[in-house]
Amino acid sequence: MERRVRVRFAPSPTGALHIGGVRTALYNYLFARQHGGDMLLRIEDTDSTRFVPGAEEYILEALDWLGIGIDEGLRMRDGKIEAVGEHGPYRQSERREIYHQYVKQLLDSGHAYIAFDTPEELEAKRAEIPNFQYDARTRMQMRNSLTMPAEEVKRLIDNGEKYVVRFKVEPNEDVHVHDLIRGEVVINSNILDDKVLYKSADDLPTYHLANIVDDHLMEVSHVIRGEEWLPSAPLHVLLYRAFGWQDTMPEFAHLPLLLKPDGNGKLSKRDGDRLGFPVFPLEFHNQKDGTVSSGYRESGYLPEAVINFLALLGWHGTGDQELYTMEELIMEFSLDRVSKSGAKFDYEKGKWFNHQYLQLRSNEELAEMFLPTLKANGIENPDMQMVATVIGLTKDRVNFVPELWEQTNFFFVAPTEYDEKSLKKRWKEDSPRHMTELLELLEGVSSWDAETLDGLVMPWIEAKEYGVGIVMNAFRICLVGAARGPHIWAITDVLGKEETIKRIKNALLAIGNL
RNA sequence: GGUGCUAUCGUCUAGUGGCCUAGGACAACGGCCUCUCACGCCGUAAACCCCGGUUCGAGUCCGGGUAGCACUACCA
Repeated sequence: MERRVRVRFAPSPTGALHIGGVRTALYNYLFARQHGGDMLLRIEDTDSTRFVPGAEEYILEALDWLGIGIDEGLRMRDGKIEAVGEHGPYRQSERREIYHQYVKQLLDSGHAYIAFDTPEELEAKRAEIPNFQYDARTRMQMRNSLTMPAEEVKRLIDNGEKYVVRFKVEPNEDVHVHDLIRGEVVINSNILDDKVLYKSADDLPTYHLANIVDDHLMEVSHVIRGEEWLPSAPLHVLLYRAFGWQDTMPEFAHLPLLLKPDGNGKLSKRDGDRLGFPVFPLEFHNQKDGTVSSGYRESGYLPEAVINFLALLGWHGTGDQELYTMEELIMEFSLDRVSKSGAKFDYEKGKWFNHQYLQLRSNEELAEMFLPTLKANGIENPDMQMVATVIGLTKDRVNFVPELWEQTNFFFVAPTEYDEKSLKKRWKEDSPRHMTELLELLEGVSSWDAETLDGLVMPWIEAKEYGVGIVMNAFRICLVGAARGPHIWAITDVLGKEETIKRIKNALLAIGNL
């Protein structure tokens, strides 16, 4: 019988969700949807010291923005967090009682033991012995339930002495991990240490224990996570075995890492700051350390562009196709087409994706998104019809919505300065005279549309033998303030007769004598 | 140091023994279009980490190097 596909994304609320984490969530989501399975979200908050307020909300909001839907566990709905499903609670900090039971099971079956060594003692040990590892070779020299009488152990616990529960790794065994992306990985148990599974100090398990117990209880069929987990996968296999759950152990797939664009190493928040691009989906205000991190959303990225970009960082379809909708990704995605090697984060390509998706949005939609930028530049309550029109004229030359301002500002504000380079190249000795004549011509026109104007101005230029380029470029400088922008009749169309004439007069006053 | 993973243009990648004179995309460069700047279109340059082996034939399989990365916590 085929097992129902159930995958999970299990972030820690220790800060903003890293873009690599977003990709992991995406691949999980695609895999679940493709197989008609469930996508779960669980919060792994077993490290109380690293908890950052707001991080959980941030993670859920980011996934919601990107359209990565959650079927079970925690999710964001209309700005509110909700929990759905029968396997809750979905925050590990709320599952203490559950873990107690499983810690006891391991203790009773002899797969785990209690250790009293303090962090300070362990630190001293590591300083004293190079490459010290708490394992089969050293555990009998330490302060634990293996080396102390049972009454002594009980007395210490009753006294409130802090302790941890460690997993007892049997030495010298080749542990096989089957990875859906990398194939068979074999690691000898000798290099594994007796991992801490539970700490009495905060009455919480560590990742390794909580992860295995929850994945089992939540009936997770596939664990798709970052490559940094590959070295501890054998430990997890051993844990499943110790619990007697090897028959329902999930399949593993370890994803390649996202690397920094220059040099080597994992992509970090610092790289984003250094190179000037976001590494987080949404802007994040860290309440713990007061830092603010920029986000893709606030930088003008469209969620579908981020999804497409991320999907292709480590995965590639069978053909040359690069533009995929979420639906297409769900159809095409497969773990055996995921790369094995890390992918350098190519921000430039991300821009290109955004450009592609920006062109697909309607002018009206983009106009709404452009409003904040307009407001920031002092344009309040603009004519939305006009905004949509100028966006239609210029959107093919930008990658991001905010960049629209540089392309359209002259539609909203008449030029007060004239670009020096443009003047040097396009404003000729005869230009003031040409513009004066053009002014007269335009003032007399009765119908103000592109066809009429073109039919009037072009023959005039030809008759006078002024040269189309000479006149039109000077005209453009009057209207725009520089030698750039859309077709000139498109500009006059938006500006209207009155404004066009006003701008020519202004230009004549400002640069007529150059 | 130990263990593991990985290795094709600057970058993301296609490639599963002959279709490879190594394909596509981003970026770069050149041209076309044109009243300008862009967009777009066309084109140019650009790679199989090294050494062996297997084979009639290797980017593709095997071995060994080398390099990069990850892990090596009472973090996840």
